[in-house]
Amino acid sequence: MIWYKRIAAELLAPLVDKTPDEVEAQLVRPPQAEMGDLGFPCFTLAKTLKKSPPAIASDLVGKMSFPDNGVFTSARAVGPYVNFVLNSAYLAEKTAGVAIANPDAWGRSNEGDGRTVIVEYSSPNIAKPLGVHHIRSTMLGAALARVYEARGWKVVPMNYLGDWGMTFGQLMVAYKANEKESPNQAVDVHSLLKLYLQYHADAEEDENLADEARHWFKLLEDGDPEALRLWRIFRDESIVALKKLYARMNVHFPEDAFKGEAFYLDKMDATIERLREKCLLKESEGAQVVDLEKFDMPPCLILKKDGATIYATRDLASAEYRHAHYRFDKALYVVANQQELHFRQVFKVLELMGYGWARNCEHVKFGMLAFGPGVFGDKQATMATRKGRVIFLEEVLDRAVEKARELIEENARSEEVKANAGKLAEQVGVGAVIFSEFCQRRMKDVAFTWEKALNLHGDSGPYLQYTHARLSSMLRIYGKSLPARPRWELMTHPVAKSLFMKLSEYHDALRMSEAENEPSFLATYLLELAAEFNRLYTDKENHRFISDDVDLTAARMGMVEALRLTLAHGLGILGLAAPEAM
RNA sequence: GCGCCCGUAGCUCAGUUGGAUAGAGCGCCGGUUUCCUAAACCGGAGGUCGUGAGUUCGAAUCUCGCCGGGUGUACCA
Repeated sequence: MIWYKRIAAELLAPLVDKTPDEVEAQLVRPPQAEMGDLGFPCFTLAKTLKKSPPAIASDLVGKMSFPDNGVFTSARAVGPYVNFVLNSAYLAEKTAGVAIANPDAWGRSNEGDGRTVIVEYSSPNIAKPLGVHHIRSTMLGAALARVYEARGWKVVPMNYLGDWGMTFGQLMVAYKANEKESPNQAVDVHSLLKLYLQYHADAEEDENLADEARHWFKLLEDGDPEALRLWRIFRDESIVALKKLYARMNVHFPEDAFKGEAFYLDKMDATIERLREKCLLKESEGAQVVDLEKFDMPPCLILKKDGATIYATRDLASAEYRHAHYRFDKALYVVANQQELHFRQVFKVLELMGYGWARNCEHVKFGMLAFGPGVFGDKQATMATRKGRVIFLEEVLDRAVEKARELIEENARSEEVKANAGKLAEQVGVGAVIFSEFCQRRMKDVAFTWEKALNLHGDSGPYLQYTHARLSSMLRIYGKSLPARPRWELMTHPVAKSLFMKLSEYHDALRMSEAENEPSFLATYLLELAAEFNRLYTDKENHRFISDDVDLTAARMGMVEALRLTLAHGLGILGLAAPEAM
């Protein structure tokens, strides 16, 4: 919560016979700065006090006094509201002052108290390149991991790769078919995709291939050396490509985070045994299930009628494994909406198994990505790899970088920027793509369009980066170190005060992002912060940052540095670079 | 049928633990650069907040019904 809200609440509470918590919950920000900085609505008091809200507001104002140099300078009744006016200098010191005095602590909190959170995210099916849609889980999860980290949690990232299944049998069939002609096929994600497409094309004509694929998958399951060898190659090459792409997006999984389906294969027997011991398994239509009728859900399938396991079985085993190894206090599954029922079932079964920690498991779901009009035809289109309706993430990144590069070459005003054009284009282009993921609440379905993905203007990643570059540039021009005690009281521009208020909300934006698992809150906050600064910055008739007034300039530079720190920190959490010049 | 999600400006979305005249970006129209970055900024046009009721001093926000769209509904994940 925001500290000055608390102080106002404590001031008012005894006067209105309520607890500070109750009062705090009611405080609002007035719609216009001229009305005041923090408002308390008096409507609810009207009944008990038998007076009109405006009269109550006036009475309350009369009962309060404000010391010099305190948090608030005054309060006044504006209609039915008691509106507090913040002491601008005090506010500045508590926000910008705190930020520049200890930059490393800005944006950090120990509210997580060292608790452990597992964040499962990205989790692609391997053996083909990442598609654009993978950006959702990947960026959401990576940002959440960083939010939790900044909030004082110990974060364990997990990438639950789809690295097992019939697909590998199919790939082996295609690989073997090619082996006669080219014995030493090079394998990478793109050739794997070709094998996948080749198999499905061939299987259309030759119905024996399906049996062959099943055969190869069976060999793999039985530990056949050749099948295992191929599987390892396919998997290793996939991970190499993944890591390369992740690195471009500032996503870094530690080596032991890549625990895919294959990792849990040998752990499922024990899970099934525990289910049996607890008498949760029951036969139904030849399969083994956990009945969830009492909870208004279809049964959770554990063993298919052919005795094979299924994804619920693996998710149960992985949850058990993770709790045993990491003793997590919270486990986040950043997985698409569609799997809502699946996770509800799995969490319920964990609960029925007697695991109290089941309620600390949370499905962080998100809406689906489809292709908007103009991408594949003039209507919305869903993904379909086999029909060629895919866009690879790498291509999106490359096109964005190319577009950024063109813009840089048009605009570059210094040799330094020109010399750095390559690196900068990468930061800006990739930043634009990443940021587009945070432009809406995660539950919204997204229609991919090139226009949106490549947006370098307006509410976008590059807008924030540009603002950061402006701030950095100003500090370079100023060229002096910042004062230990800036004279904040010299800054009287009304926008400056509202910027300090905005800065005071930064920790709250992070707190809310954590509480709701919603990084878009942070993105929205950063856009508002940057917009407010740009408004002040471009008000050149009334405001210049660097002037002959040494003290005033120093104070302004203090604010500039605080803004820069906030943008840099926030961009970092979202996974964007914060260039010093562009 | 039932579950979950979404419905706010022409388009894409903020605003949702109820508060003062509903905001931004894109697009459209018109402006701002001898000046610390015009990837920016300012102004204008543009809204029955899907819809009907209810709760409340007060509803885009809460409750219920309805409409539209998405998605899921045991042997794929």
